[in-house]
Amino acid sequence: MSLVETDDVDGGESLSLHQRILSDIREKILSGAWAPGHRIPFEHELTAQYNCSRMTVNKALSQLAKAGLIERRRRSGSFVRQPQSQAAVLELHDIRIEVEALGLPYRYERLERIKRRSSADDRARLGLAAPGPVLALEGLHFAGERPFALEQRLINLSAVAEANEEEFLEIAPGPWLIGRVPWSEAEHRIRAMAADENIADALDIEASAPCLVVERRTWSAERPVTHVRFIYPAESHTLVARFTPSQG
Amino acid sequence: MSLVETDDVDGGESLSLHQRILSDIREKILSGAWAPGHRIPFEHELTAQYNCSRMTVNKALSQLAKAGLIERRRRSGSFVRQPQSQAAVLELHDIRIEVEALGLPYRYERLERIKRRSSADDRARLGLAAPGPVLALEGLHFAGERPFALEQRLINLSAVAEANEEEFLEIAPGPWLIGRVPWSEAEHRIRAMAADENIADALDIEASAPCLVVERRTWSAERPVTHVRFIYPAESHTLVARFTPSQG
DNA sequence: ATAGCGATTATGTATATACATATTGAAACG
DNA sequence: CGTTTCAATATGTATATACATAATCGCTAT
Repeated sequence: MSLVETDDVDGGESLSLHQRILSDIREKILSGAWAPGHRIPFEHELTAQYNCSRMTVNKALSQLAKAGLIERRRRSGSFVRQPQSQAAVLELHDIRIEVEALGLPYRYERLERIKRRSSADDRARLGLAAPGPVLALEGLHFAGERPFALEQRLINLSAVAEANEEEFLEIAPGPWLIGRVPWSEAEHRIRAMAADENIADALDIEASAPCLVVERRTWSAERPVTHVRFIYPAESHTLVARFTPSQG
Repeated sequence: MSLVETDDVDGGESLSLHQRILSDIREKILSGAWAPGHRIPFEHELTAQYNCSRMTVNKALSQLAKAGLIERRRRSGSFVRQPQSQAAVLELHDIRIEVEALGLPYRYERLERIKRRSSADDRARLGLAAPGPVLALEGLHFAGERPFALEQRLINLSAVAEANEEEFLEIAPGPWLIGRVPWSEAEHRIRAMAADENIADALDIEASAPCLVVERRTWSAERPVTHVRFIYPAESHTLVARFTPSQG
């Protein structure tokens, strides 16, 4: 059995050799030809089949292992892993981008700005241990004349002191923070919720109408930076997440 | 300027050299010390600083490039990339797992099973061009005595003929399909929705109560396999997505 | 039988080397 | 002055080699 005809005329694509090896094997796995648990040919066998050095084969297999498609065991060989937990990639764009993608004019409007010493609730939202100053912001993102999303944000002023100098009247805190604060970690929670009186009022929808809520907590170098809650009327927003098997 | 004291006593962790180079540089980027646009030392400079071969440095930089943290340009060098589009990883577990994680007994119950020639709506859901046989399933996932999620599923029988032999009375189609059909691509849509009469009835909630809807379309080798819609009462489910800068 | 030990084997990491390729900057030329 | 050409340079890929490390097989001694 041979993986490829190594004497083949080039099929047209110009992949490097280790990339071709990688995608050949990935194809075998994703197509089901090599079921989970199947032992992949040893490096020295692939070396012979592709007529290349072990380093080249190793590069391909190492990448497959890092991508989680295979598992490598010393002395035993490499094996196709059990179907991985389905992990999809969720792209979270700036709201301005989302709105402009709809061909509508975008506008941000501040509703509220309060500086205060963190309440217990604030600390819970931010994941803060000790009390300290925070900035609580509320604002509306518009798509044309219609409210598109309500934003409720907390900024940890101990981590981002400059935020205190900013009014955030017409520029949204999100874009402001990006670039100013390098963030190293983020956690998102997505759920559905009925609009309460205040939310319905701000978004100009009926009370108890369904909303999509996206909350994000952000850390920079282990320190909580911000917690934000985006509330979308159900009609106005759908999140899209894709799974594509790792390209190595 | 030196990145590390190469004569340092080992800090305790046993990283390989290229991994240490990688994480040193990643740290510089994530901490903000090297801002977007900053030119990373050339390979030959790092080679000198770490007293290692170019291949070792190259391995680290290549991985950073693949992870999207840096951009490499021939003849010019490697540069820190502009803050990437925020991409979070959404783990989508089997519902049984979700329920059992809550410490509740899990049960699946079929509500409906219809084999039919695909309607226009079916084809739209599956992304099918031509008509053909499909299996429409509806079922309930229970956590203890309470309905946890309603599942509405379409299976493309042209792609998964064996599904026609299965009744799906007590085993959910999700786990059944996994392992039987290798899937190569999936797309998820997440939104909020008000429960209509039928949904409210099935889930034992009030009509027009908010629900979280997760839809998934799955392909195997370019062919549509299944479309599924999970409908969760707002209280019962929160999706969690994490961003952690690629570990290379 | 079985516990321990050493040889074997596959992967993991690193080196020195070589040549390909894209891009830039400067020299040569019209 | 603008354009072409060419050499320099940094990255991209691949090789042959070497030794480290972990796991397994089979032999030996108890």
